[in-house]
Amino acid sequence: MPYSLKATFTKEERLTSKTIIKELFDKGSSFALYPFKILYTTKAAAEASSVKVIFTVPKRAFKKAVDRNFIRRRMREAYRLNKQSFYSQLLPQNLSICFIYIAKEKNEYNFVEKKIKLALQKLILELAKNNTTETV
RNA sequence: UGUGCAAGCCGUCUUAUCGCUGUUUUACUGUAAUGGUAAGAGAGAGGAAAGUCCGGACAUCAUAGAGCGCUGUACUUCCUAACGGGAAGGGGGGCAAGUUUCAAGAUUUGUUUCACAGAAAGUGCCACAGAAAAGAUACCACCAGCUCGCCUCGGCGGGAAGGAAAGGGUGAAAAGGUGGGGUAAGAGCCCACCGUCUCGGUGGUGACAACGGGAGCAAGGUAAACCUUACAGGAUGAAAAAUCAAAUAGGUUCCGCCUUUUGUUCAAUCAAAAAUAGUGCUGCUCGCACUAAUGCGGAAUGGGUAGAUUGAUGGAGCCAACGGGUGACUGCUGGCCUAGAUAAAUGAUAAGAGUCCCGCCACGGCGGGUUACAGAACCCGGCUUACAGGCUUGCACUUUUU
RNA sequence: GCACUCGUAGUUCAACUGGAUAGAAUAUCAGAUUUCGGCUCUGAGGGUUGGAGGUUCGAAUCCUUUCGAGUGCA
Repeated sequence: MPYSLKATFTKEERLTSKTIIKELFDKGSSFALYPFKILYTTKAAAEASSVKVIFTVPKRAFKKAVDRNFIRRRMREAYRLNKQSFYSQLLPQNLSICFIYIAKEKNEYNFVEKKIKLALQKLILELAKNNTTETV
C-alpha cells in the first residue's frame, strides 16, 4: 500500500529537505489558482512512491506571524481532509508540491477547502497531460 | 454608590469528532546512523513569546604584562551573576498655596519633573539685531571745568579733549541683585541684606547639610561640540560549537600487475633493438606517426557532503510558611517539575457556557453583536512598545443615609 | 536568528560644521501667446522634514524612543 488512506498528515508527507525545496523553486512547474500558486515536480519511481507537500505564506503579504500560522494551518487542514481522492487518481511517482498563498487577506475555511479541492483536480490534469506528451 | 489617578495581579471555559509534536510503558519491525508501526498513560505558547535597546550564561578563536587608541557609562549609597536595570537617599528646576521683607529675596507645605561628573585644563561656536557677544564697548542720553556764539546776565545752543559704566534701545544672553549712602555725573567706591567664592571644625558610610570666619566679586552660555577625569569593556554569536557519517568524486599510504632480448645499475636505474596492444592516416593490407607507471586493479586511512545526534530545556527555576532589611532584595525550611519543535507541532469543525455592548418588553427573559494585543526557535535578568475586559489595595472627589 | 542602511512638496532630488522664509526640476492650477490645442513665457498653491519626547537662545541636522521601507550574512 503506497499511500496512507487515513486522514493523517505525518512527517512522511511533509516536504522537509532544503535541497528539494530549492530544486522545486528553481525548476518546478507551476500554475495559479486563486488564492494559491502551486509549484510541483515529479520523478518516476519504481516502488517507493511518495507525495511530499509544503505550505507557505509570504511574509510580504502578512506581516504578523500569527496570521501566517493561521492561514497555513487552514490550508494544511483542508489538504489533510481531502487528499484521499487525490491519492486514488495518482500514478506511482515521487511528487513534490508547494502551495503558496497569494491572496492579500484571510479567507474562511470553507472557501479554502473548496479551492484546495479544485487545485488538486487541476494538478491531476496537469500531470496527465505531461505523461501523455512524454510518452508521445 | 459612582468617577478619576497610582501600584500589583488575571487575561476565557466545557463537550464531541477528525488530526499534529515530544515524554513514557508494552509488543512487532528496521537502518551505515537517527528510527518506524500499533495500543495504553500523561504533557503541549506569552504577559508581553514582540522590538532587539542593554546585561549575563554558554561556545569557539585570540591572548606574557602594561600603555595608547576605540566604544560605552556618569549625584551618592545599596541590590544583583551582571547591567545603560532597580531601591532608598541627596540636590536642582517648574506649578500652586501660605509666612516674612521697603525691595531683592528667603522660607514652609503639597504636587510634578530632571541622561544630575567637569565650563576655575585647553580648543571651537554664539546667526540676525545691537555701540559692544567675552578680561568688551561708547550710538543716544548724563557730567563739573575749558572754549565759541547769542542774549533779557543768568541761562540757552554748539565744539574739542576727557570722566563714567548707572539710564535708553537690541538680543536667548550685556559682565552680581535690591535698598541706602556717596559723587560733577557715576561706579562694590562704601554700608546692610541676599547671592557667589573660599577657609574651618561639626553631623552624616556618602551625595550633602546647617553653623561660624574671611574675600568686594575675579568665574556668560554650550560637553545630547571637540575634549578632560573616573569606571567598565578581547573579538565573534546557536547560521557559535562538538560528535557519528551512506553514496559519488578526488587526496594520502601500502600491495599487486607493469612484453622479450642485450648491455648497464643498489634498483624497471638508464640506453638500444625487436615484438605486442591502443589511437590516427586508409575501403582493407603493408607501411608511417604517436602513446604505454602522470597507468590499471585492490586494500587501508584522514578530511568531509546529504543525513543524523549533541548543544537544547532541572534552572541565577516556581510556589508557600517563618526570619533579616525603610526598600530593591535576601536567608532558611518544605513542596513542585511546568512546551521542546527544526521549512518548524500546540490545529480544524460543530454545539454549549461565561464576559461586555445594543435593542425589545410583561423586569425576567428573548434576539443580535463582541470576545483584545499577539505565536516559543539555545536559555536567563531587565528596559521599551501593543492590549477587549476583569479583580485587589491605596489616595482624591462625589451621591445617599445615620 | 543576527548585523546594517534609509525616511524631506503628488514624484525625483538639494539644503555646508545647528542659524531662521526648507530650495530646484517635474507634475497641478491660473494668466499671456494661438482661430483652437501643444510648445513657450509669467505667476500661484502645495511640507507639522515618518511619529513622540528631550538638549539648545534656536533642530531637517544632535540624543533617546517608536513606526515604516530596504539590504546583507548559510
